[in-house]
Amino acid sequence: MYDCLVKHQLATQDYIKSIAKLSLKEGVDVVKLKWMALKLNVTNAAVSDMVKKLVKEGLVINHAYKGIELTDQGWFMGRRLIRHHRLWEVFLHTTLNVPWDEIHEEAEHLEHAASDALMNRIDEYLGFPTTDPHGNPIPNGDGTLSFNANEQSLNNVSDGEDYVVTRFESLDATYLQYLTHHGFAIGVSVKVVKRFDFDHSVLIDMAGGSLQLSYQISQQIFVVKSMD
Amino acid sequence: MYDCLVKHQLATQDYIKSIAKLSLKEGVDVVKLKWMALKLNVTNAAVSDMVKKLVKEGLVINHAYKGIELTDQGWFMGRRLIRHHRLWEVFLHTTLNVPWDEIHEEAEHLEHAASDALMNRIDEYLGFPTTDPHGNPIPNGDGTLSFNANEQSLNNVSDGEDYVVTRFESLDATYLQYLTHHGFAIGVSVKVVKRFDFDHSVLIDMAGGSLQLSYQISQQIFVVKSMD
DNA sequence: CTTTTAGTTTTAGCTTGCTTAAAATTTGCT
DNA sequence: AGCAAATTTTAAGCAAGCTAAAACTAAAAG
Repeated sequence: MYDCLVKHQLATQDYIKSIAKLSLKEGVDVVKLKWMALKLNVTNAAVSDMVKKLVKEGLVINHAYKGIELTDQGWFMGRRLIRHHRLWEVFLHTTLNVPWDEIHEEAEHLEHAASDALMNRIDEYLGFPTTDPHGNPIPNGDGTLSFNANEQSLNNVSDGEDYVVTRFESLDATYLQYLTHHGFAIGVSVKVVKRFDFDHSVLIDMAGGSLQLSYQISQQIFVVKSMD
Repeated sequence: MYDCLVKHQLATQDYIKSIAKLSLKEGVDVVKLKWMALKLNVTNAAVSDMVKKLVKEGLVINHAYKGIELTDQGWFMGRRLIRHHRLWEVFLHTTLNVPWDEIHEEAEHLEHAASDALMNRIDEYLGFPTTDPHGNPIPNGDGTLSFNANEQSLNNVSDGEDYVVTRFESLDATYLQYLTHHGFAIGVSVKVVKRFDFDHSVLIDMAGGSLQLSYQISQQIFVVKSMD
């Protein structure tokens, strides 16, 4: 019934999605195998091994010792999985009221299980949302993905100016709970009042009061200039 | 990330669910390995092999050469999967309007991907349905499963009396399309007007006209005496 | 009570995706 | 340029779940 196909496909899909996400996140085409190993929690050797198979299937290009890159076909598969994942997140959050910090984990499994036809139905049911509950853009059914070019990481913006939160990049449940607890959400206004060079942390001001964010956290919060 | 656990669990789950379904369908405790092999589309050897592992995990009892039986723990897992499957079917059908004949296939994949917590949310969202769109009962969250003791297969009922359709047992998409096309659905009134001994087919009467059903089909349609 | 037939189990071997260990290559630093 | 550290690749091997084929068991039929 599944001939190791399920497993195989699952592994393939997870690898492709990881390459796509790392590529988008780091803003580069070529992804280091080490990043993959860390992200998927396997050894470098396992990644190197799998890369051979992905190359054989025409999904990635291997620049020996330099890193890997998705082919057009690989990108198509990657965006499809990201689309499935983010649509499930919207659905779980808006329709079933699953808490913000639990949806990622649940969607991680559902993304592999649903057909394209079903995802299109869910897309329609949800009214064709453009972003997921973390603010990440949702690829279209045809495989296109648009970005907000004006977005900046919170640790890169100018001090003293007003910004609006647009996106939280892949933060785990613990961080999301922490941020929610302190009043953070998509659309909230924030301002950097002080930055500390020794650890690159920032002190920010928002409706709920002020808050100190580590470099790691502020880096994953994206904002645009306030229109006020 | 998944250590071959995903594959393992998927296989385990499919085997357990199949044993549970065959056991319920045939009304016996002990299931022949051959049935499993046919259902899962693998060789007898593969089933025999897997049975060893399931025994080791305490999920089944192997009556050597006679067949296998689920332990209490095995039954619990089996009913859980049946619950997931049927809840997804209701959801797909009532909320997303996925056609009757497509929901089984889609649910087959989703049932493995969702957590118990999510299924409970979906159960609540759907208003705690008691049967799926094919009329099959949905096990409770605590693992109990109730039957309609008055149900009879359409090829066992008395000629000339009025009955109401309550359940379609695991019919594939083609049959479901066929039946829908001829006006069959849960709650429809039917009457057996004639039965043919040579092939055990039956001629039935219903609102939309009369229809000849083969033994194989009539056997999978369940009804109760009409209350009119 | 033996033979036939149907179903079960064992054996040997395959593929996938993983591991560890060691070898090869690149990169960064002086 | 040259060496050390980091990364990538290869090699050998393991577990899961499958197949094919051979060996076995049970039960029905003569």
